[in-house]
Amino acid sequence: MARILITSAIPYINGIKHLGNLVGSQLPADLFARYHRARGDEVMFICATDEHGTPAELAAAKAGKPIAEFCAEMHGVQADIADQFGLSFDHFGRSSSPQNRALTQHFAGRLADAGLIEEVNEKQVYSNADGRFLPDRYIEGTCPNCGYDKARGDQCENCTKQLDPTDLIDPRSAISGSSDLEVRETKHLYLRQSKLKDELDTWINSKSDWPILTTSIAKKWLHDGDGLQDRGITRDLDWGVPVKRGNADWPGMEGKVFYVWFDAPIEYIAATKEWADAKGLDDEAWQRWWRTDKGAEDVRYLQFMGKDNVPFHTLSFPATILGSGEPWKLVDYIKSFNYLNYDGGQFSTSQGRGIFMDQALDILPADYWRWWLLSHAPENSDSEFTWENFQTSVNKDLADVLGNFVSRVTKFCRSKFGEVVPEGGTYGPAETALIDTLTQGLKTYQDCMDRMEVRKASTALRAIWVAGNEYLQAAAPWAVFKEDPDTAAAQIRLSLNLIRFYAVLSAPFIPTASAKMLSAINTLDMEWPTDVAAALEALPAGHEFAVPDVLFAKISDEDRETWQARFSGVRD
RNA sequence: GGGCCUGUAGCUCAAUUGGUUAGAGCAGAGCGCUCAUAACGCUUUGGUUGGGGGUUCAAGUCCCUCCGGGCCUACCA
Repeated sequence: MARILITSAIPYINGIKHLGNLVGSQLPADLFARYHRARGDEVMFICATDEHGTPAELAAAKAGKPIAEFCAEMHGVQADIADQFGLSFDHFGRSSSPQNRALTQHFAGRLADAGLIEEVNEKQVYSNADGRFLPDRYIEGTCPNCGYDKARGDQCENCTKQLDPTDLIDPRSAISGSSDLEVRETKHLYLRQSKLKDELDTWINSKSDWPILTTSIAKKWLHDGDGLQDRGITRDLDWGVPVKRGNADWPGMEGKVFYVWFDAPIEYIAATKEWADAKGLDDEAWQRWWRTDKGAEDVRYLQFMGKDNVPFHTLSFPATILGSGEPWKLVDYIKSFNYLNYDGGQFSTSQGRGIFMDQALDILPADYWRWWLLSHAPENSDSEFTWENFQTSVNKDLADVLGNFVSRVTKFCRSKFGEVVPEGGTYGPAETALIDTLTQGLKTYQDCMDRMEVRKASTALRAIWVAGNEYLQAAAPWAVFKEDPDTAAAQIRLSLNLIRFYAVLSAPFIPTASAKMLSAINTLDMEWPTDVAAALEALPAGHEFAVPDVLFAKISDEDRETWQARFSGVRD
């Protein structure tokens, strides 16, 4: 039994996530967590909310709430929606947890002891009206290059020129609009990633099986220009992990917090401790997942994230771990995703464009979304959501191919034999051929999943569903029944067993529908098949079942048009 | 500007890493079936693989060049 540690990039706290966020991290992570559990592996699936940083403070201010209260509420909202989407986290933590505070401070202390922290005096723009330092992109002004009057302090969106905030003409706060800005000196800690460059380079180069998207981004950062740059890991903010060197105060750093990107990945570890603490377990329980000196040597660690997260997971976080000099578990495989676009443009949290997780669930059950998103996951390039494509895929794949199969088998059985697995008859060449087809199909499906090819896995799964319809059409029990009811009984007995087989294999993609199928055929047997012939005898003659309701209702043209119109604008 | 990804049937994507006649799903056409959510099955139309050049016995795949789309570029996260 393998041990699999899975982390999803942790969603930011400032609002409900859209489907693009979901498909890039939490949903594929859940797919593999469910798959590995089904295969009998021991799985630890960790996610959390990412709660620190300037946008969180601003979102709380906008909501008129204290930041701690805002985060607690939003964490609850996100946890609830994740649950409704069937995201099967073993723990959904918070980066603001005491566990993460302690661990982040611990890592900083270790890095400082190793000579990997540098104190740097630098100049930052301070807004008197806002009472805070402003990150570069929160400063607006006129671009000195092209004259665009809404250029940001990091870059002009109009002419794409990279800028320094002090380059801007008539600079003002993007938060309040105030031009009462001044440049102040402030001291910050830098992580000396450059000293670990060669070690990171060797490590990345050893990962020849990672997605190109992952390694190419890492290599770019490692080798671009002067190579990997040192990175500031503290900020002048109120809300965050206070800067400490282990348990000790850090002279000169009073009132400052660690940068959100320093503490966020550490939360993967801290959230596992949160899990152990919540269950009343001791440190050994979480350390066996994370400490290679305490049992994590045989753990396979998989990370899931959108491409914007890749530099932090391939370089900064590994630098933190390697630099600590302690035997923490490094990631074994990073599955990264491109972006999902919405109907000709980008999903946008800040602009409220696209479909958000709560809205999606208002319209349709989670499985509809899970299936479409996973079968169209942006693995090789950015992909696009359109309502027409969504309607077609869901109606054909889920309603017609899978749902209708369950329906035709159970209803035919009820009308001819009653709601019970019929007895009699024997299997012939058609049944043997089907078992061969399914055996091959199962192997293909597992191979895709083991290689973490999400789209191909969905195609392979669909092919397995199709095989059932092909068999039924060829066997034609409705015709056979008239002359040879025993043979028809054997055909339907096999077909009813196929429903269980499909439920088991499909559960990672569509867990709710899978549970309904199992419930209808009245079994708790979810054992992953190793021998297809044996798996298709799990339900014996005489086993009672109940014809289920329609598994997947079709999306009508009217529905589609209504939703298309409803989601054409921006979220209020 | 630099880097990376991408361009294959009307649409969404494959192609065992250079190897037979480029394949699936959807959409279209025809036939079959009547158990089923007007569902299912079979057959079939559809391609100068973005353009051009090169390497090779052999190129969708490698090289050069041009064109289109996208992403990243280190203080948003």
